[in-house]
Amino acid sequence: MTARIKRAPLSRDRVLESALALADAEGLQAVTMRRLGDELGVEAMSLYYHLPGKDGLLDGLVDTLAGQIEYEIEHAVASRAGGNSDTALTAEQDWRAVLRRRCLAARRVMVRHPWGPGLLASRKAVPFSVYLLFEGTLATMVRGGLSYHLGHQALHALGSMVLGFAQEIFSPAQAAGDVDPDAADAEFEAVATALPYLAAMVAVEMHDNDDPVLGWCDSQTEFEFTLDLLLDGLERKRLTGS
Amino acid sequence: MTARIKRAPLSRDRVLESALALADAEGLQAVTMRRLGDELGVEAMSLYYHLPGKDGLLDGLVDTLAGQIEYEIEHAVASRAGGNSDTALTAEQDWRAVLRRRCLAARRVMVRHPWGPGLLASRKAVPFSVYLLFEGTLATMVRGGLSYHLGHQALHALGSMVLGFAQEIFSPAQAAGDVDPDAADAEFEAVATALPYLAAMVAVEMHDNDDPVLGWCDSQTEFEFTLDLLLDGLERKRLTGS
DNA sequence: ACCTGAACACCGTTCAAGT
DNA sequence: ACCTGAACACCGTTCAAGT
Repeated sequence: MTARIKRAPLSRDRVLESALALADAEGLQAVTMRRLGDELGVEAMSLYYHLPGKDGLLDGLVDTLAGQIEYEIEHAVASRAGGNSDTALTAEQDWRAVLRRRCLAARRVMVRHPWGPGLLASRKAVPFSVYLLFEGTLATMVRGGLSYHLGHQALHALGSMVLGFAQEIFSPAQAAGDVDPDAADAEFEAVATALPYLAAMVAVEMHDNDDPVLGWCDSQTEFEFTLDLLLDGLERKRLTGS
Repeated sequence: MTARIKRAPLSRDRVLESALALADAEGLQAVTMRRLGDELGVEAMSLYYHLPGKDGLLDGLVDTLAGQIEYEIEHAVASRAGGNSDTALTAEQDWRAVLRRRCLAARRVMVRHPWGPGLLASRKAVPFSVYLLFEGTLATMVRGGLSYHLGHQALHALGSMVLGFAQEIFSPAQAAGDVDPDAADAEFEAVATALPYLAAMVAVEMHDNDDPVLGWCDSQTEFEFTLDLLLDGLERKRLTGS
């Protein structure tokens, strides 16, 4: 018997890890099934045993990024005040500081992996791991005293800033590619349990919306909202002479 | 002689037109040299006679979008006040209204061609046609009384909103792929003539910048600027109970 | 259970050749 | 001047086959 070098056996995690490293090193367009196989000393076709194909791989990468953001949020040191984060300040008392920390955490991950926004934009559906981030952000705002309506708009504004893209959020049916409306309902219920704040927001916004021209999530409204928020802010800065 | 159907001869414009229609109909990923050839009744290789390759095609598409935005800005009817646009209001007097019109015009084009932001994000360099749009926006702000510094930050904020992406703007050397620094200087000068406000902004910002850690265009600063603008605006809305 | 080889239907691009 | 055919080096994916 020839003594062969026994590589560590392949696994979903090992493939994702390698894909992440490859994307960091050479960009997302270098992440190719064949190239990834090379990197792992394996034929491209072997990857299909561990992952459901290229789209599955990319979704896995998104989940990895979302996980890193979650980790950063947890372990973030308040960059401004400089005090330790175990003070009595809670989300209720200072939602702005919490939100700021969340956004900066997300941004840190995106800066570390500059292909992140592009990857996000390429996914047809918002992966669940990203919905979890939205949920946390919305929870922060609602507990801080913002209405669901305002929270919804803010979600668009901050999301498009942090992720570098703006698209219709939270249309679970489209996301799952369901055809059967019953299946969509069942799924919605399951999702709603995991994402109570987002579910409440959908309920409120759908109720308020009397003219569902572009769907309940009329992003033209969100766009103008953010635009005016920025223009008003700029005018204020102009008056103080920045 | 068999009577052949003589198709209209190919041209850069006809190819771009067809590419735009194809992207609208089936998405950007359907825009393929071979597919585009089919659409035009021609072999894929023929396209290379009229365009310098796929990247050239995509750059051409960006220019087309930029042109549409320019047209929309020119022909926009003020959507809010409802009055005609031939009033005495000039940029100097109401920079916010002008800026609003510009952003909404750009957005209308992006909504018409939803693959626009993705296409923009895919380009390694910001095409000149897009710089022209930035120039007009910056000019509006500076003439309206904003400092170049504030205008710079606003360009990032509005650009990332409208185009759905955030990246380092205005690094002409990288954009042109130059290696020779003399060539870069010459090009800079040529560009500066066409884009006086952007050129002035670069001059001001470079002078002010004493710690060029991340290049003069430190987008972390821009990010936090926009973030705080939004957070402050949200807090104000919260207090008035939206 | 895990991986491979051959095959299929696609890409962008080159280059010599046709008219 | 304008277009084509053949060829090259790539894609993702399937599926039967190996160990």
